[in-house]
Amino acid sequence: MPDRQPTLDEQIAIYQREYRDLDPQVEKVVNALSRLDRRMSVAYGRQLATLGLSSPEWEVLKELVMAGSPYQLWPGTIAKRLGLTPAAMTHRIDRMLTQGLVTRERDMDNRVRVIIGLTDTGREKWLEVMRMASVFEEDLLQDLSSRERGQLGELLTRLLRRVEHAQPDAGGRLTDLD
Amino acid sequence: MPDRQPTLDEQIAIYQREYRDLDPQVEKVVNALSRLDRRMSVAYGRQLATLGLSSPEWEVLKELVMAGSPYQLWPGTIAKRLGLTPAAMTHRIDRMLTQGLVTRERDMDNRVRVIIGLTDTGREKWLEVMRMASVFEEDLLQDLSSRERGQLGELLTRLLRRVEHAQPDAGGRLTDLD
DNA sequence: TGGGAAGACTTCGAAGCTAAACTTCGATGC
DNA sequence: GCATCGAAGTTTAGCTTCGAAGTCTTCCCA
Repeated sequence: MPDRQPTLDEQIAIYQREYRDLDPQVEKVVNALSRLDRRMSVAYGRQLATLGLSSPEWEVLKELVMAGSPYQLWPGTIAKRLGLTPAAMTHRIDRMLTQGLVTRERDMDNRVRVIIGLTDTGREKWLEVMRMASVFEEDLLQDLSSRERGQLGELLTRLLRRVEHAQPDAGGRLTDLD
Repeated sequence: MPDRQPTLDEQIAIYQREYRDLDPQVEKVVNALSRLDRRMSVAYGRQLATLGLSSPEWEVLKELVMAGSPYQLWPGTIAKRLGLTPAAMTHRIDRMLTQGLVTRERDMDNRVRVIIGLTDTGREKWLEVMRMASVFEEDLLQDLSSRERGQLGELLTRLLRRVEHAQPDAGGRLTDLD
């Protein structure tokens, strides 16, 4: 009973014994993806913690910056993009308000709505995280040439296009686009 | 204030305006990775739910199958691989015991230890998930030729090697291997 | 043989989420 | 005009999952 985690190739070899019809090529891509994301999440989580941020807070910060100047979004919009219920969004904003990362005010054009805005503190926090993360990211990709980085980005983008543009049907299938 | 999520390229363009020193190539790879994993997690989560499984349970199931026959591991080992405390592991095992997915017994060679084993029910569950997931995975990769799938797998494996073999130092840097 | 030390469990509490009911506001129909 | 419906957000209650601290059992070694 070894304490060492099986390598990706070992994992797939075992999986194939357990499930004959498995496509090893597909499985390798998918499992490499999730393994990578797990490691990245751990690394980011550690860095965020040193800056006093949690992952949920970081997600909201990203969405607001991504919205571009003047860094404003409706709570419902953020909730939809992050896959949360409106209630969960309310709670997150509550927490971030006490830290001065965001502001919350009524939308005067439609007073049912609320506008979440990024404070200067929040924007500064985003920058700090990005600066810290870029060091890790460069380390992560250090073995790939510029040409390979481009290839990888292009291949991943094609997968992303498939999964972001084609919402699954009732059976969970990803149908053709356009 | 549009409701549509920015595309990956839009996101990176905005990030570059906010943070001049950003490497767009690196950022594209990293963000595509995390976007992809998020989508995959949602898809898997939905499928798991239809089979009455939660993600934490699925993680444990995978580790046990990955261990190979006779599908036995110590709780501490699973905890380490999943990045959990022993206490959290105890809770997970408790839940899975009531569903008949795993067994828990004392290790007679060292009676401080405990052995977690996979039941036939648990193994059958694993198979059901794999069968269901492979449909989604094939859909996800349908736009890539076999050659491209191989390239992608190889590039991801090289990233993985960097992050799995080189535990970060105190400053979080990924140093050279070997 | 008498401490450690290690491994797992128990208890308690916190974080973060969802579901459902509620409030407030705008739109629509008669 | 007035009433009703729907949309957006909040509140409340409860659930899931995890971690921290303490406990118990067992092994190991001086």
